[in-house]
Amino acid sequence: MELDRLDRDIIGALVEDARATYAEIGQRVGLSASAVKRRVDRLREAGAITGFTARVEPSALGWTTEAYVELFCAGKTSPADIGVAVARHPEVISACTITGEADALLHIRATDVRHVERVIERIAAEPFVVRTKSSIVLSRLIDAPSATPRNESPSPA
Amino acid sequence: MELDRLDRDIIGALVEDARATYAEIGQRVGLSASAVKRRVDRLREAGAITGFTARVEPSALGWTTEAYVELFCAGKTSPADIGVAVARHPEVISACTITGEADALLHIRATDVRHVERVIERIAAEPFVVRTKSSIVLSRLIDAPSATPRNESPSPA
DNA sequence: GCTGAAATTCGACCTCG
DNA sequence: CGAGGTCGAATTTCAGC
Repeated sequence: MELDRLDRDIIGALVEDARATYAEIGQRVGLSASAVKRRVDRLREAGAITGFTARVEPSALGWTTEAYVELFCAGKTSPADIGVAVARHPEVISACTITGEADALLHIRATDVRHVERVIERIAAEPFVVRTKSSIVLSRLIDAPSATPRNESPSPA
Repeated sequence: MELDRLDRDIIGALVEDARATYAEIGQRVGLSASAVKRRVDRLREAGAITGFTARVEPSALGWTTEAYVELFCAGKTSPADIGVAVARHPEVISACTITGEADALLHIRATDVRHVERVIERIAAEPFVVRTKSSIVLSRLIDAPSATPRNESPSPA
């Protein structure tokens, strides 16, 4: 699907404030409220916008500690197997397979360091996990609102 | 600030769908629309909810490649210095200082592998960066909607 | 992009413990 | 006084046109 400048601007506005009214977005991108709504509906339909979510301060909910855990897996473990297994641990908020020595990298949130330790122990107990290597987050420097580069359009230049 | 069950349920509903109406949320948590709005306003005021954002499919916008980059910095580099420097690179969507050998871990999004390479080169050129170690993401297994553990209340047990 | 009907937001006011 | 419910006006959504 092809996204033009207007689509990107609308997405940018919604990433900044998902509860903005169509009129507000329209004013910003130079379109009527109706036109904005039609485009937003189309962008959702097309899967470019997958939903809307609240940004939460994890510490306000008691999640004060985060860590990254590298997983070293047994020879023929499939990414799907890893995915299914780590999905059973709700503290894992993001997981992916990666190049390099480790097979997967997990991002976990916990209530404190002891909780982190227990989660790592539980994950290390998964049959295919050979070894783990973890790093506790000391201070967060950047946390982009979305999974998309900040205020940018793709320009590989 | 103290969050009760109702607050957590409301936050849960908003994390799932930030554009849900107050009436819909109220139905789900057992409150009138007005009561929900009052609590949401209070939660934003208190900073527990920091905003609302659209969830975007990065590939739809052309961001098809992601990578994690470990930064090894010169002896007395402060986290703040790292933060300021990496914030200049829009491809860095998340960054934090961590325990372990590396000093910081960056998550970057790019249009392709060549773009990743260029970004790493630019970051490696920062004066305080001694060395980098990067991993390209092969496949994403989990991507939680929010920075908060999935469908969970903190229960370190 | 405009228009009008339906739905939602949002403040005011009232009630309860 | 804090927290919830109800009501009505203003705003927003949304489906034609």
